[in-house]
Amino acid sequence: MAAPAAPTEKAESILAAAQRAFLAGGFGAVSMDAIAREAGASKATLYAYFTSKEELLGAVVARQSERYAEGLSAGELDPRDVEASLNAIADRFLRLLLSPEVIAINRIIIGEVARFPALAAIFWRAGPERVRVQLEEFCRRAATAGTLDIADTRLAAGQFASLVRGEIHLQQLLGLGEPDDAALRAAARNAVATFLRAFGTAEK
Amino acid sequence: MAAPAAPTEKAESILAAAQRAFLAGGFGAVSMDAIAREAGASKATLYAYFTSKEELLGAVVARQSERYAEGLSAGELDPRDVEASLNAIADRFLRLLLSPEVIAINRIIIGEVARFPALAAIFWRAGPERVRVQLEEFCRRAATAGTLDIADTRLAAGQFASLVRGEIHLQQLLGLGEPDDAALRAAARNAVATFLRAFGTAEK
DNA sequence: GTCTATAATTGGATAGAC
DNA sequence: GTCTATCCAATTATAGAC
Repeated sequence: MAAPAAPTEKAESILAAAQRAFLAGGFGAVSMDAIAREAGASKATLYAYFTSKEELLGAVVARQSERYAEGLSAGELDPRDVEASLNAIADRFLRLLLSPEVIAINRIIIGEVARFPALAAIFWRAGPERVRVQLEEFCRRAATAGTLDIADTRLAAGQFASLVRGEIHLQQLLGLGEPDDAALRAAARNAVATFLRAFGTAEK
Repeated sequence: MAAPAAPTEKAESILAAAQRAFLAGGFGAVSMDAIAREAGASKATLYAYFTSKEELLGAVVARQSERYAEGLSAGELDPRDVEASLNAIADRFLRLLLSPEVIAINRIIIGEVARFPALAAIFWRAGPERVRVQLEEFCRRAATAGTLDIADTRLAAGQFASLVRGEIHLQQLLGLGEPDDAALRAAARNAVATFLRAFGTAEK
């Protein structure tokens, strides 16, 4: 069972190079020449693994989407300590949302949606949709525990996400300003405070 | 004082054609040939008015941004009838935000921000920033009238905008699903309801 | 001022040697 | 499997006639 020299090695380096290039420059502005150079391979090799530039983008989006919601679980949070739990969720969520990789992949998908509508669906299901499920699950548990007064958990989860995203997400998509860590945490806390004003209960 | 044949006429038709083409297909996918054809002019004429494709995009974005917040004034709304006023604002705002032209221009700017960072700033100031000012002004008046319990009007205005934008805005940017008019109004009312749970007062 | 025709460059994709 | 060298189509931009 001696492992054969991994044939995935070159493919991996190509994919990694494509990822760096696309995330840094977008789809249209990056040439296959540039990707090949960055990967330390020739264009011919590149085309041996991926039949077109479009397919290469698809592979990058799929992989990046997969990693999106990876580190975001709300399962272990205690619904009885709502404020602390919501703050923790908001922090993680916002940090993820504003990370350079996620912003970059968002930009590409939004910018190329006219040419590649399928990418958006892949991204949505792997990313935002999973996040919403996590949030909704937490809202349901908190509602049961009596610490949140929520009738429609799906709606509330969406509104929580929107409050956390705030203006800062769109600003980052537009490349306006650099968010420091303090601003990020402040935004998260403001979102939680307003959410609690709307849905909090006397239970503390 | 016989007026000379308006020299702006051709420029206008070129700009209009470029606008249609860019909004429909994005920046990279549209060629100068296509724009010239659509404008009923030759490429040479086109380059006589705009020195490059980039400059043409800049002109389109500037014009489109100008029209963004045009029909959105909250000045005439009565802060004493908060719910009705907020519903009216939310309706207008969401309708604007989800209009095909605004979605399209958003996509282009976001997708090309790596190449043209200046466009984003133009857009932001002419669009979202003006909207925020209108919202904040209304919040301030309602706070004075005692119909909203708001300490930080700037923050509250941003949160209102975020609630209204909701998930539906990002979904539209990603080209997922078609929002009918009923869904739009429902989204607006849900946003207002939550905002009022957070900031409403006993005053009705 | 506007057009036709063309230059000049780029970039996606491939053939063929090793 | 990988590389070098090349093809071909498309695109931006311009020169020169009318």
